[in-house]
Amino acid sequence: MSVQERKQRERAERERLIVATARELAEKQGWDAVTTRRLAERIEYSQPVLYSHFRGKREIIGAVALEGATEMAQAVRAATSAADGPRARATALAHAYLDFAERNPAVYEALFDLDGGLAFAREDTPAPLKDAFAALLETLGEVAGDGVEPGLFTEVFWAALHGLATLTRAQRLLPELAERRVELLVDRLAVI
Amino acid sequence: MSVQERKQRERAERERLIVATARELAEKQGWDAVTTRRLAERIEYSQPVLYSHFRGKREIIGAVALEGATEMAQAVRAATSAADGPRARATALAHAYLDFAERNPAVYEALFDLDGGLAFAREDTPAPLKDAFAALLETLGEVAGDGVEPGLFTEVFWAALHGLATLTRAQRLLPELAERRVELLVDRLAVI
DNA sequence: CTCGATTGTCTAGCGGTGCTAGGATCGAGT
DNA sequence: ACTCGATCCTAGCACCGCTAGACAATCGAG
Repeated sequence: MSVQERKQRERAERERLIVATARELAEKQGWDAVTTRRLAERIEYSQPVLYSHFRGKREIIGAVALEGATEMAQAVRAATSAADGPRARATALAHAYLDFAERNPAVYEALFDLDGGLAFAREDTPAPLKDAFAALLETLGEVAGDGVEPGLFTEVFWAALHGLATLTRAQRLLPELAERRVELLVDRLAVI
Repeated sequence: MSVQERKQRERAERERLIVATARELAEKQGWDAVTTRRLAERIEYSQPVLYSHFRGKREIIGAVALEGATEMAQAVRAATSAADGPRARATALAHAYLDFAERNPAVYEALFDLDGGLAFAREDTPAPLKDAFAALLETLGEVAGDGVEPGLFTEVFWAALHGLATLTRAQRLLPELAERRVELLVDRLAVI
């Protein structure tokens, strides 16, 4: 069985390579530059090999998105756990979120803008996505205010962050107001 | 000169036809279905004719976006002018914005998600875009609160609406909470 | 040890994309 | 009536996502 195991290992390794290469290429040159041909060339295999790992390009984007969701949840938890008090945690969360989006624009795009074929807000939502939302909820639930469901509040806060992230990336907001936008958002939305 | 004038008129008419057809096709079958070939076939001209009006597909998307911006500003102004009091106006604005996004998903996508090659938040921003932002500002400036610049407040409120619009369209939020999200947003962000 | 079956990978190609060069056609002005 | 510029189309380029089918390597059975 050892031979088979080795093959499986190598196969899994190659799959990681595909996802990592797609991500790297997307971050460096944008998702438009991530073509199956280029991707195949980078991993030094022929095009059809990609299709033995993924159904198609969408699924590769989806894999990058899932990876991103895990990292994002991590980033958010790390930032919030280092802050004292609900309000500081909410601020830290907002910054961590926007920082992640700014530092990993292609991953963020894969997660929320491009259709990676992922389900959201449903039972069959992949675990990493659920967990990323959970990471937001852990901190934001504290500042939802009386009589407001944490889930509802988190959706609204998240939507606001998402709006800021995408409009900022698309250069539709004034750059110099970035910090004050976050302050205002947390000030108004979070209770205490 | 009458012949030339007629030709110019016909040319302008054909340009409107291109934009209208692109928009219609995008709303019915999504932007992916808007290919230069299909578009050319619909307007009953050959492909290269498109390029005598626009530099490329991006510019056609941009034209649809500009048209959308004008309509959106109109929709927002109509809704807000029919409401009594700052708070009701803010609520009406939010609903009008989200309604527009929901009813014209392809146009909304052209405006903010797809790159139509348009400049935002700069001097060379096209007038319709500036005006659409102005339409938001007129109403939202009233509820920015003391010491908060109307422009800053509008950016934040707008970002929140944009987040809700895009995450809703992408089915990343619970549909049954839609109304309460708007209520919560206006309640918290708007000052009286 | 041999030989068929299975697995893995590649080459080649299909139908589509955005975009453009170059030739045909048409009509306005002399 | 003829020229010549404007207008439009055919044909084609390079690229896209994706796949069929050939080929080689590897495995298991006799």
